[in-house]
Amino acid sequence: MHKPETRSIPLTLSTIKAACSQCSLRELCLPFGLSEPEIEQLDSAVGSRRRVKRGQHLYRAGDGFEAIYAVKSGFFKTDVLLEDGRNQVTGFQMAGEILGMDGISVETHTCNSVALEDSEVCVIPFSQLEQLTREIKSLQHHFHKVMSREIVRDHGVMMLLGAMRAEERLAAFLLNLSQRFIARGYSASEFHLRMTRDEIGSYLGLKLETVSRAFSRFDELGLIRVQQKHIVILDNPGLKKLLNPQAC
Amino acid sequence: MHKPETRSIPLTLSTIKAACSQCSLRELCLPFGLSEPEIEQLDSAVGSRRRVKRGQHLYRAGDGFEAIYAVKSGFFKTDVLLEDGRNQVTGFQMAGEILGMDGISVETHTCNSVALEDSEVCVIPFSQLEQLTREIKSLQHHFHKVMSREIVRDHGVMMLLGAMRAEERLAAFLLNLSQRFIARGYSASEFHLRMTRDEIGSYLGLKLETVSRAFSRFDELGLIRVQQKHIVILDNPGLKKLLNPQAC
DNA sequence: CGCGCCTTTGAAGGAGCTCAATTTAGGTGG
DNA sequence: CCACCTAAATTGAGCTCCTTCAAAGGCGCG
Repeated sequence: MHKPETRSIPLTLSTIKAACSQCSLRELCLPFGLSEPEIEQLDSAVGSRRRVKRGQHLYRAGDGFEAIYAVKSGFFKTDVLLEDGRNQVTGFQMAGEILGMDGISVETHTCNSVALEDSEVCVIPFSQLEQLTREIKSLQHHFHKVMSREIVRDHGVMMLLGAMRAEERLAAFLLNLSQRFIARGYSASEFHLRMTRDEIGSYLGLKLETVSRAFSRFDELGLIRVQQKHIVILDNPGLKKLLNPQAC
Repeated sequence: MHKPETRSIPLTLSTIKAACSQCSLRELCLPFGLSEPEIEQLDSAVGSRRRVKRGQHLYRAGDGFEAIYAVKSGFFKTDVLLEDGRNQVTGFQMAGEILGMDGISVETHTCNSVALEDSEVCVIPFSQLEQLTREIKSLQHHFHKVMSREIVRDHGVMMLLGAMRAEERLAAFLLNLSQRFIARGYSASEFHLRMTRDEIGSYLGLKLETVSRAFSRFDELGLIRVQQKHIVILDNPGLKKLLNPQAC
């Protein structure tokens, strides 16, 4: 359908060694809660890895569904397009997170997944994963949790989009990013945004100018320091108060 | 936590006979694609049924998660609440649809499920379902499809909320309802709304007055006929054109 | 039959959008 | 290494769509 934008890395001893059992992300990813021998079983199902360069697609809406992906390194966005060109970013994914579950329902991907920086993913052929989850109860349960977590996350985005004002949405977005960076051992208070104002705006249901103005306002209020894509969170409780004025 | 608002129906011969194998909704619901003997296995997992009266909760955010539910008859909404009282309706569920998958991720429900009319659900204890999906490959695959479909549906709602104007949202909502009624053998063009303008508004990220005005506008344009909760769709292609002006 | 809830409709206000100009950063090639 | 070039970000001004506030009408339930 499209010429391959990524290349597979053959399974050599060194890449096998770097699969789930040796992966620093395993507690964030699919192997969570598995025993050592179970993780080794999972290793065998994780077929290969794939590098995706910045700007390239991991998959596109309409592509046949064969595998889900675990982000090994890098950063992705997923989006859906309307016929008239409007698009909606449905999520941003970072290391340890799972991509591609939208494709299971009709065996075709329904959204696009694009790398926002040079990235690497673990390819998990879905039929093999289903086989394995029939054998390993804890893996089955954890996989169900991962899918359910995606549903719960989506409900949170609906709340953002349906019930919050612009500055609340941006505050929630920043706090969410911060939380996820903490879980990965990065600084909670200082990070580099991988996405543009336009992409943030699409995700939050706002125009890029509105996002930019909200950033500037937070800067003026002393809640954060903004320099283009570089963000420093100065007043975490202040951001939370913005979200929920009377509590805190 | 809360006093039980619903009562279980004991498993008698007659209720067993009315389980999946005899259910008219089976092709819309969990048994989809299963063979007769497999459906009978599923029957045994579906523990009981529960009646939920209009206005009562099937479950609440914070309740422990034990089962998912298949809507046997009636109509539900799910919503999430913010601390300050704002709420977001995350979906409306009708016969054959599955409720409760939000609870899998943290073993606690994260949203509320409320009956919008007197309803009945099949209670499917989740541990038993997981057991069964380890044994029946086709059931496992279909259950994964059901969860994935929920994710895809959520992406559609994000598109609504993030990228569409008020009238486009309402048109998409009506067309979606119409499609789902068709699948259930009801009229595609004439139906009774089970939810209030306020609930539609919450779902679509609009105020109830805006929903009401959009309904009146569609009526003036001859696209639909509205009388309170009674809706007749007069011009289905016209509604589609509203959604996607240049196509159609 | 009456009360409360839901819906409809109007008028005014505001949050976020559109359009436009300027600044800044990052990548490229001389 | 610097000048150039393009994409991204910032900021302003006016406008629009949706909200808010308000009042009246209709339906259904007890």
